[in-house]
Amino acid sequence: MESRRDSLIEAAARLLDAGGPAAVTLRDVGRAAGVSHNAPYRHFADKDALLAAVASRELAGNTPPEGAQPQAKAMIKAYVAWALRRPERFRLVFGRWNHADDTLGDAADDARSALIEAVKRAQTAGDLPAAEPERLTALLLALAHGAADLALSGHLAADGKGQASPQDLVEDLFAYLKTSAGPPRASGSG
Amino acid sequence: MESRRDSLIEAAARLLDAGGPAAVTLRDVGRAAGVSHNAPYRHFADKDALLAAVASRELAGNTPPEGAQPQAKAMIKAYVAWALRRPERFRLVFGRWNHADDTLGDAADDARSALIEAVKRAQTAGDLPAAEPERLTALLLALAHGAADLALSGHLAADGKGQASPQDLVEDLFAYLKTSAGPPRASGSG
DNA sequence: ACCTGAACACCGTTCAAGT
DNA sequence: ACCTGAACACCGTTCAAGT
Repeated sequence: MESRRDSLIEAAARLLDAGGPAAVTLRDVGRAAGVSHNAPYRHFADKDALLAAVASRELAGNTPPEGAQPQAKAMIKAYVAWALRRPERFRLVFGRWNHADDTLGDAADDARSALIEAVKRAQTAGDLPAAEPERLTALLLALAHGAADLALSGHLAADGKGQASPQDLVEDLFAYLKTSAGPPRASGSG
Repeated sequence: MESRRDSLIEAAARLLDAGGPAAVTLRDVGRAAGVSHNAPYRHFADKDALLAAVASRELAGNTPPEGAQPQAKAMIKAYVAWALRRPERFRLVFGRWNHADDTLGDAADDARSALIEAVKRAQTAGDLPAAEPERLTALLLALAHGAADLALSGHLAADGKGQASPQDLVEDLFAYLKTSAGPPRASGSG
């Protein structure tokens, strides 16, 4: 059963997808949910808290179910596919957050933990080098995030022939890593 | 000599740095430049055009001078350092742009071209694998961009010990690439 | 406990008018 | 050619009041 709170979140997400953050006004959110423009204040402290709830729901929806053991590469590619498919939600999740919303932080931690476990399995299988799992995960995530974000803003490559897609770059990185001798011990960690 | 147009751009950049995009109001821009709140309309079509001018100036300021031959790794690290030092300008440059401003696109092309040339030199020197330069450049840029953006939003790694900095990840990638046998020919390009 | 309508301060933009 | 002050529509937020 969908609570009023849920329907407000859903209305905000739809408006976000359709017209970007500028289109998410409390007046339109209220209208879409069949309430007045300030009814949302009974469920969220302010507009930012409503958007944080949209972001949390999105992150949680993308975290694999407990017990699942997806491949690291498949997870990274799913991350990129999500960013390209839902650009406004992707940008919202990684946007500016004043109230450090715990729900959002926890959802992000869960997603990252699942990815780290998948990276460890890939290392055991010999598909990824035997580096620190957290740090190698950060490398993979950074490439996927950057490729997706640059593609969305049109800055990944010049217009024209033979552009590499974000998914191509993910493939490239995994290929490079598989045949690499690994990072030097000398590099710092802070 | 600073034109009024320049002083409006400068005022907008300062307000952006100090308080994020929400702090860049035409009223405050005008006040900082000593004019009324709608004087900017004599120099820019609208607020978006003013912000585009701020972004263009920022991109142009980061492009190495004609004839310089900086190292690819140094350019990538400078890119990351810029993002961490001027987060609001970094986010502005890669944000949403409705009017496809030609000035902005051209500045971005110049910056990318300089990086591609540096990547070619590194390939010749044997520091980077002999892949397609444009595609390898996209890989490096995507990692740098993603590492910086995730660090800024606090999503690069969980809080706690031994976090890798964005600069560490750049070092890691260059190290992996140097010892790699290169990407397989089989991977697609679109 | 949840909702509404009026009101407030603020913002981007337009416009008539000035030099 | 450039600037100003008033005005308009819009938005987030608050508040008194209702059930």
